Amino acid sequence: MPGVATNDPGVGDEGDGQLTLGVEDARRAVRGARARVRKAKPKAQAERLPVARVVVDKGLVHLDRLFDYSVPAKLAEVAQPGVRVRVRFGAKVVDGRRQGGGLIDGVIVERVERSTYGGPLAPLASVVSPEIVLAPPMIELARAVADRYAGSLADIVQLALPARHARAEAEPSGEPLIRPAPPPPGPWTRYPTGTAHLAELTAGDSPRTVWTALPGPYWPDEIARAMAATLAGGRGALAVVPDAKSVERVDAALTALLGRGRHVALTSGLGPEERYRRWLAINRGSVRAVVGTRAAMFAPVVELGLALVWNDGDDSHADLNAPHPHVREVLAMRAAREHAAFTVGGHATTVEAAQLVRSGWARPLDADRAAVRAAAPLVRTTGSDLDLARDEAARAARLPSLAWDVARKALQTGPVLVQVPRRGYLVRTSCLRCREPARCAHCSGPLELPSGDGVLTCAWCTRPAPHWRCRVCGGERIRAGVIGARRTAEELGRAFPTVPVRTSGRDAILTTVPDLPALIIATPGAEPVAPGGYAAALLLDGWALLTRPDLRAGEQALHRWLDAASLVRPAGEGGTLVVVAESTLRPVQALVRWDPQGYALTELVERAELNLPPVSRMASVTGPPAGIADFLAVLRLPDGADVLGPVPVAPTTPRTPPPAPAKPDPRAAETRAELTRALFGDTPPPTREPARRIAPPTRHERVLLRIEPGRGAELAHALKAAQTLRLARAAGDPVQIRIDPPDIG
DNA sequence: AGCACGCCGACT
DNA sequence: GTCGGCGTGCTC
Repeated sequence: MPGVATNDPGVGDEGDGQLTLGVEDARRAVRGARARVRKAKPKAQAERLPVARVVVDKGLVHLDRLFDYSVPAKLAEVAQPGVRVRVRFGAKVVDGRRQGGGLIDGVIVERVERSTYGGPLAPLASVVSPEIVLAPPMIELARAVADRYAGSLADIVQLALPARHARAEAEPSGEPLIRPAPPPPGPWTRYPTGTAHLAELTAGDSPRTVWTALPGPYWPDEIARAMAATLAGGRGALAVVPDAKSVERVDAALTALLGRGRHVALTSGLGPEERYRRWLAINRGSVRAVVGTRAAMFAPVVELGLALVWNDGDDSHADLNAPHPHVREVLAMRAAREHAAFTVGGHATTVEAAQLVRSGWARPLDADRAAVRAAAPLVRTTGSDLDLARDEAARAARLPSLAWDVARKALQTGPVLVQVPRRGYLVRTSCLRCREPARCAHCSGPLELPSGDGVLTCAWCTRPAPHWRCRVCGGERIRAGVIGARRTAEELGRAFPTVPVRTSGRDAILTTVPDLPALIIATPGAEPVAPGGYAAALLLDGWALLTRPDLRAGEQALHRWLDAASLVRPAGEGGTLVVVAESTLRPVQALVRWDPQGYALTELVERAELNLPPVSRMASVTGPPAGIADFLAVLRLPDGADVLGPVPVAPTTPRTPPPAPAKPDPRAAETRAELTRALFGDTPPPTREPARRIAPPTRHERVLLRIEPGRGAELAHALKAAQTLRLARAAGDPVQIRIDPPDIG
């Protein structure tokens, strides 16, 4: 619609002739339009396309239907597809008149000539603003993502749209900037096809690549250059990275390359106003380059030319909210729909990325072996055998002698990174003699060593176990398996008393550390960058990462090691990496050979043989046994799909933690006590348990569904149909559907 | 999910 | 006779 482009705030009648309104005028116009509509009980419908199909963001979102509303003549022009509206929803018709029904938010998906709904249509209550926040291509994407993940359109719309902020919307977003000159290839010259790839992006081609980044600190710059090359060709670019720290680094690289104002960063840390301001600048085409975390995957970059995801194996790329769309999948869908280039990059290669190459959908973008060797540190492996540690201090710090030697030497030339498992201070325990895991005598839960004095405590029932004895061999001495960051820091500090020790973890993340001798203890993902590279890194979490009973344990261990290893100086400059893990394990060998692609490919072949994802498509359904049984009875599974299970699982943690049991109001208790005394004297009445509203911890079951490659859509569709059917009649225990479950054993 | 209609027990 | 329990079904 011509009058309602970008930031023109005109609302309602084009006939007003008020096309250049001030903010206040616009507000008044909106209020006026609303008031008129409400009062006039609009008999006057829009002449053209009088029906608006609306996705409402409340109510029966599970049913995933659009609702038709009549478009009042006053809103005929402004009620375009993609604008936010307010509608009455949930009203009852009592002898021909609507009653009740609250105003809820929605977005117009399309305007049509007539409704397929039999009943009378309610009118749109108002158009919130003329801003087109969800243009038809975005709606189509949302629809496709919802289908892919067996979710509803409303779910995706909610993920894709930031909260509106009126003040931010009233501001102009600035003129689209002149396209920059193509950037020099910089570090991309280290890749045989790097320069050519940038040229393709600038030329308007849309290559799809799986980029295995060389070790070293250059990847933010490489991402920025790929984005700049795309901008130089007149198209927009979007990069999604796992965390705010990475956003900062790419942001800085973009600023160095493009200056300020041509790009924008989207992170969850922004306030609502600033978030919406930046989002609008993108939506209005004022900014064409975007770097952000997960939620930015839906950023409405105008004329998208490149969609890039960095480190697609990182957990944070799977959305926390149902239906849990994954950045890699969404960006791949966007790239295909919007004819944009697509890059999945990282130091590691995921099995999913390897499959994109193997299927021919994408091509590799890597360096040759010589370049890898020139950039990677020397990788050495060692067992965790402490008995071999000659040095008393090393033994105390639980450092294998190799790690000790390497660290001591490296500390003469620079900082040393120590990667430890997450989970702060807790220590898993086992029998020192026979390695049987130490378990609670009461409930068989795992015993842990909390901070400080270290009294063994059960992780499940919290009972202390001061006099533990091994059930198998009768041993009485405990072996601490995984040591958290804080404790490691303490112990290393004692082992290297002259060197400063700093930690970086979940709660306090360091971004950079100076190029000075220091021990930097960090958990995976929280490793600070040393500008000149670490002199050495010790990866102490080998078995913690590898013993997880997860299909992806090996892949994730390799991913974390490679990320840490990429911060170390090249071998030629003395950079050394020590990984404490069994050297025959495949991920360890892949690290030593620096061969993430080979590892991913081997893994992919194996998954294909075992009919495992991502070659086969899987979904899980979780819930109480009765719900699962009922769901399966209702489910019309496509031919050839497998049903695995159901098997019991730990109850799924609700998305929002259940509210703490309401504290009884002391006054109410007092009154009740008084009443009780009055009625029964001093003898308390027989306590009758009030009807328990809180269900006892129900046992949950999970069933896995599997279907052959290429038929994932059928499976998702069938699951959604069953879910919809059950929800529509509100029958039985609810179950949760998850496409591509992340944690299959 | 709300919210209203509906058809059976304890109160004025 | 009415008030109200929450079982069932709809929401443009």
